[in-house]
Amino acid sequence: MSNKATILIIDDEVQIRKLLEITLESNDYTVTQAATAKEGLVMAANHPPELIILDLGLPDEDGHSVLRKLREWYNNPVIILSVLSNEEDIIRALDNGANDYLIKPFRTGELLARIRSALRGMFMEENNPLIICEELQIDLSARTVKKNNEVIKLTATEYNLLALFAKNEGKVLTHQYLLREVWGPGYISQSQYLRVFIAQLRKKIENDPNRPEMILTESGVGYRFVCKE
Amino acid sequence: MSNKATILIIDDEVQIRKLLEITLESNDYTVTQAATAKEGLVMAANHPPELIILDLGLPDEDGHSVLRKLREWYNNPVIILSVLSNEEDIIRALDNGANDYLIKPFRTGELLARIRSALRGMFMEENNPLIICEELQIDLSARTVKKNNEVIKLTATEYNLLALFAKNEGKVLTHQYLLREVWGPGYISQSQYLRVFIAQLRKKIENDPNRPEMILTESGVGYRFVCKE
DNA sequence: ATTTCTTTATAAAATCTTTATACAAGTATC
DNA sequence: GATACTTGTATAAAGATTTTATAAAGAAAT
Repeated sequence: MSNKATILIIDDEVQIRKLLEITLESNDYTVTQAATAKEGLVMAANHPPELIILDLGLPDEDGHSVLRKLREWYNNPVIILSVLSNEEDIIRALDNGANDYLIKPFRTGELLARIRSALRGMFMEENNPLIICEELQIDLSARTVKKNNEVIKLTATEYNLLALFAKNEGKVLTHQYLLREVWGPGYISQSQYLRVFIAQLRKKIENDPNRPEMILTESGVGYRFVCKE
Repeated sequence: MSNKATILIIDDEVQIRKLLEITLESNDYTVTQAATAKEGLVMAANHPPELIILDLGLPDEDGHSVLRKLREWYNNPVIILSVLSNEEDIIRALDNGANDYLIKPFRTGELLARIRSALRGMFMEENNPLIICEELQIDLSARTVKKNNEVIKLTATEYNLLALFAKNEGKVLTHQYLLREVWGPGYISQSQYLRVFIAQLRKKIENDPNRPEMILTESGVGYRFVCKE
């Protein structure tokens, strides 16, 4: 597990912060901390973390108010930690945009699981791998390719080939490798296919298909895709 | 507040089901119910609800196993209700894809707040209930589609398909994905259905159904919905 | 009972992949 | 330098697959 997600803890109790710091860091999260509402809001704004753990009982400002201020702009998960176990506070916090509410004392294992659950929901949408090379844009999640903002129509095989190139920009990909990845392991000797499809791709994406600048031939070895900067 | 979101309750205790039914319906949710795991899985697949409330202690199958089966294809929130308050079950459920875990007996107000929180996360992305593409208007909250301000009559399946497209404008949606989302996970090989319904949709929404401009074919892969600007 | 919607079925059309052929460019051998 | 040889490009027809159009049978809803 290699998270590296940043979590901001806003809590005035040193012991809790220390406990959370140790627990979270040993689970590969990067931890930042704030002891007051004011400090927390500033830190959240300066370096927006992937998730915020917010104590409702802060000394300088009511937690509900902090949450509302955060939610004016902050869209990642917020998990509330609080000694208050009454239903009213829970409902209020959740309706103010909290993703979860845990009552102190909490079980660290459960907290970690709830953090994972909250982060899981987040990264569903955010992942939009977009590869941009000069005038060529490849959107891997939408499966579309644009050149100068015009959608280029590619067949399934053409797209698979180009996506493979784009994911390995700058590297030489051998005939064998390309054939195996795009057509399957039974086709590694069909270098003819490759020639046909490279030619088709060049016709569609190169400015001058006769003098390719993106898909370069590495004679005797394979092909290489480059993005000029 | 006019929700109309459908919630599926999977619980074997009649009292709980009745309590939830009354509580949820008085909060404008549409409620469907199942008393066993088997029944619940079938209902979820036939009419995918916006949210599922799942009891871990079902008579015919372990709740964790039900959750895992659901998560193979179901992406909306699942809230666990359980008498089990031990950390192990909580962590296991959350890591299996549950969005929340409440321990019985639960407070109805808190449950409602957690439902709202879970649904909020879902519809963040689709927060714009009105999708306008040139002369086509899709109102997701009212489930209506207008073209040049005239209401177009769509069947349930046609609407589900179009709404799915509209929510993923510009993206290529594969046959498998469309079939799973609209018909359910048991239909991923019925690409015939898709062809028929795509044709029907085009006949209803395209200016020239023979030269589609909104629902584009991505041969061998799927279809893509675009809004011209 | 009637209408509406979904599923199944079939032929025709369109699209994509594969195979085939002609040609150009670079290299090693004589 | 000429010849055979390998590697790559260009093009297009043949073959296979996918998609469309259409309609009738079966289910479901009213």
